[in-house]
Amino acid sequence: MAQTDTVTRILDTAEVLFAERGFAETSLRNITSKAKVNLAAVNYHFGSKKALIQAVFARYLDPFTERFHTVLDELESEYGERPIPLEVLLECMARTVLEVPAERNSLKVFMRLLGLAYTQAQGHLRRFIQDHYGSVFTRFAELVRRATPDLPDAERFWRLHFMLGTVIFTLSGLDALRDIAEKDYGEHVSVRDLIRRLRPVVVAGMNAPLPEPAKAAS
Amino acid sequence: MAQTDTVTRILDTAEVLFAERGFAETSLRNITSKAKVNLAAVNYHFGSKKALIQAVFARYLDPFTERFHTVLDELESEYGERPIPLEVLLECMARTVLEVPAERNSLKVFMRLLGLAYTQAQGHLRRFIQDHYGSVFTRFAELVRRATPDLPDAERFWRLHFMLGTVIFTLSGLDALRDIAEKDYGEHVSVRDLIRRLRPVVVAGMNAPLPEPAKAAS
DNA sequence: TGACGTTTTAAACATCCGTTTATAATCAGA
DNA sequence: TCTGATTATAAACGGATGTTTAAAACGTCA
Repeated sequence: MAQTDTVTRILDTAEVLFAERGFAETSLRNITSKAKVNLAAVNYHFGSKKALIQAVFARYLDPFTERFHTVLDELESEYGERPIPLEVLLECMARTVLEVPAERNSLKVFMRLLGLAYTQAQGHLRRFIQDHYGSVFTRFAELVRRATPDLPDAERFWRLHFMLGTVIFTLSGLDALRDIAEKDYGEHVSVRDLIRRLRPVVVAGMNAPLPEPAKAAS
Repeated sequence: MAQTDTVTRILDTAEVLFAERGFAETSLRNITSKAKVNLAAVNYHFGSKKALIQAVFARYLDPFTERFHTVLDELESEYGERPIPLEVLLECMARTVLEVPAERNSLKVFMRLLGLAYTQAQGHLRRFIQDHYGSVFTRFAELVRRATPDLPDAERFWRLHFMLGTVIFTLSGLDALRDIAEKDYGEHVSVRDLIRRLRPVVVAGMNAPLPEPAKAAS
């Protein structure tokens, strides 16, 4: 099965290089030479560089969304009509994020890719992710809405993205930060450590008091 | 003074294009044609594309750090030996961030650039920023340390970066998010609105309860 | 005016990019 | 073993990139 071998070798190499340098800064020749594969193989198997980028994401996001939907199903049948507490929802998401890429020790890569999807231009990527995986985010957001009934809709929208920023930014820039932390505090930090540290901060942020109204307070 | 004119026209155009598309995705020909300047002018005035990128950052960060140092001086002389409250420190930083690029209506650009500095590869940029502007961050971190004496050093280190992630991620991806928010909640959101919303979340995150210890809790 | 340092300009440079082509190798089914 | 489709490979394509060169234009001061 030389075909599958070539395809996965391309994907394995591409995801690492993309995560390290970004999409535009990683050439097909970088990928194919490191993967020991012919240059034309990418266009043969994937069609284009854009399609390769999307395939790299799909390999993470397909199992993630499937698993996340399953776990949410279980939670919903367990709680019935009662709202699922915010802590449970966050815990459940964290667990899923941890489990999916675990087999390849690539959580760091996964997070970095998510960060790139947000920050790199690549309009096609945003559209691809929105179209293929928007529904699972919508479902999660709706459950968060029920868990935080006192939060105005707009406020919750923004806080969800604040928290997304906290997590993605931290985990995607992890390598650089870890070096500093290790040097300054002599403490080795695993991704699981970081998630343990993140949880109370995220929960406190979501439950923070509402900001003072825009124009009031003379 | 045609020289100054050319230099600033290059910088003005470059910062907008960099913020929109990133560094690698913006070619010198993009910049020079939009700025109505000869292609070779960039290499003549700045030496290289890397140097141009650094010059774009220096134009924001030089006045920012100068002003921030001044404001911190004032705060320290006002509080003497007493620690400056966290809210005051954050408020002071937010005000400085808002004031510096205000004259050019370019806060959005500034934030987006900061986000790029973190997420794009560009090792030279990280080194440049670290070398030239690391000291002001160190000073701020020390003041935060005195404001949160109960926080373990490592915990505070990570929380500072969590908060940095929240702010930079949100403000740098602001355009996309603002479109969604406007469509879904019919609410126009200014950068000042967002900072108003950010403050309670950031404060609550910094003051969140400590995470449970790593291996305890049978 | 004339000479000189600075700035602008057009053109070329070498290099890299993503993609395509045409040919060779490989493999399964008859 | 021959056939036909699938996969691998080397080479080339057209175009874009950052940078350099050498000549022109400009401004300034004697």
